[in-house]
Amino acid sequence: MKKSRVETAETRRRIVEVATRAFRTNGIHATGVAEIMLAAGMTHGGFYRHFASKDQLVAEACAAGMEAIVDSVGTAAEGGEEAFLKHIQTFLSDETRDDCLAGCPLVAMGSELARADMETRRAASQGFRELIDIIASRGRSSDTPSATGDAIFMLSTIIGAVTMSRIVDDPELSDLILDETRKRLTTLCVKPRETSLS
Amino acid sequence: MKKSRVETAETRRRIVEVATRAFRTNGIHATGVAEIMLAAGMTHGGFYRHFASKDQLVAEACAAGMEAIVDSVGTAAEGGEEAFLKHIQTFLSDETRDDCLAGCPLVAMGSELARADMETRRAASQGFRELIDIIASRGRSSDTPSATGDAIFMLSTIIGAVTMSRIVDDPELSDLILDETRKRLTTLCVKPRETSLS
DNA sequence: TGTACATCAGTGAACGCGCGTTCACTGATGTAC
DNA sequence: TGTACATCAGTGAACGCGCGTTCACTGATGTAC
Repeated sequence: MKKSRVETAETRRRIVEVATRAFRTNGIHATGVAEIMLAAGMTHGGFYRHFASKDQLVAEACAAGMEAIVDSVGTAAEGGEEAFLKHIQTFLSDETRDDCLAGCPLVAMGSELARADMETRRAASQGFRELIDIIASRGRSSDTPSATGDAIFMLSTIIGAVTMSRIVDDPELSDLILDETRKRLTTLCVKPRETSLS
Repeated sequence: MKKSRVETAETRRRIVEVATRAFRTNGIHATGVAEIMLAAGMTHGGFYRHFASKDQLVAEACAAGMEAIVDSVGTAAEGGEEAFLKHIQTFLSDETRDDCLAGCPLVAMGSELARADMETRRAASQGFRELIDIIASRGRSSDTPSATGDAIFMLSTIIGAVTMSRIVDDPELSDLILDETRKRLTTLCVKPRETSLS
């Protein structure tokens, strides 16, 4: 049952896509190769025609997940400061919190990524670096020396806040975490520009 | 080989202590019951004399880990604002980042905690709530209405920053994450007080 | 206080199960002539 | 363009392994008299 080159490429792409969602939803350790292959519409045996190991798939899925979020943030940033701020606020919404498919691999698999192999961490780092660059150099001329630091601070805060909002068992506290973070991040984004003009 | 009540209690305590460290170091899923019992100096069979399931141990280990960090932050906060700030900065240091035994369960097992059972999430939430209270009501009279929000913001940022500093493969970027976060958090802590006085 | 006995902490073998990975096999695809 | 054959994507059984959990057994501890 050999498949054509096009079909083979499509299958591989589908496995990575399914894996990206599965790892993000259930975590890396808790998701099995067979489970992913089943969700991709195949049996587990064929997996190793496409990947050398589960770790390789983890790395590619992480890269794919980061690419998706980098693209979405990049597009938002191109739409100007207002669109960017809106996007950030969406990310800190209860919808994003409750949708385990949504959001960033850095949030969904954070503590597992810290222990992942080098290829996976490299993929996560690369995506993180791209996010920093997009945020630091957004708008036209905001490439101040502290822009990178601001971007890192902003990203760290979002990642920590969404992670905590997902851990906390009390829905009220969970909402509060998102609300307060949204509020303060917005202030931080808007204030410096006003200050630098005055 | 029945043990005395004192010995039994001591054994149980030791299992939780070992587990707290093991889960924090290697993650929840990646740490086995047998591994923990071996590290506690026993064989795995005796585990179920003390706990109904691995999940129960996870919850207790999470509670113990949170209690430890709550105590350390509480003590620092009692020492005044300077001691508190120093403690926060220690937490955002490269030593803490590189020491997988150090630090907070919320950082070390963040994404796994979000998917943990209710007892475990309850323990994590309880600890988080206590941290918020300590930070919000530190010093004498800083119980402003926004103090809780400030505390949440601060904690989210720290958790996100340390998590990211552990994921990132480039040591320079990892240091930068900690440095920039430390700098901005300190400013946030000091500034409002000066402002409110002026 | 001393004795007889029930309790139960810890041992180590075993349970079923799912994991990541391998492999002989299949048949359609791609290639060489 | 047609034919013969090598390739290889996907199947499904099997590999060894470690997981969480159970259990018969042990012997020291705690208890009842």
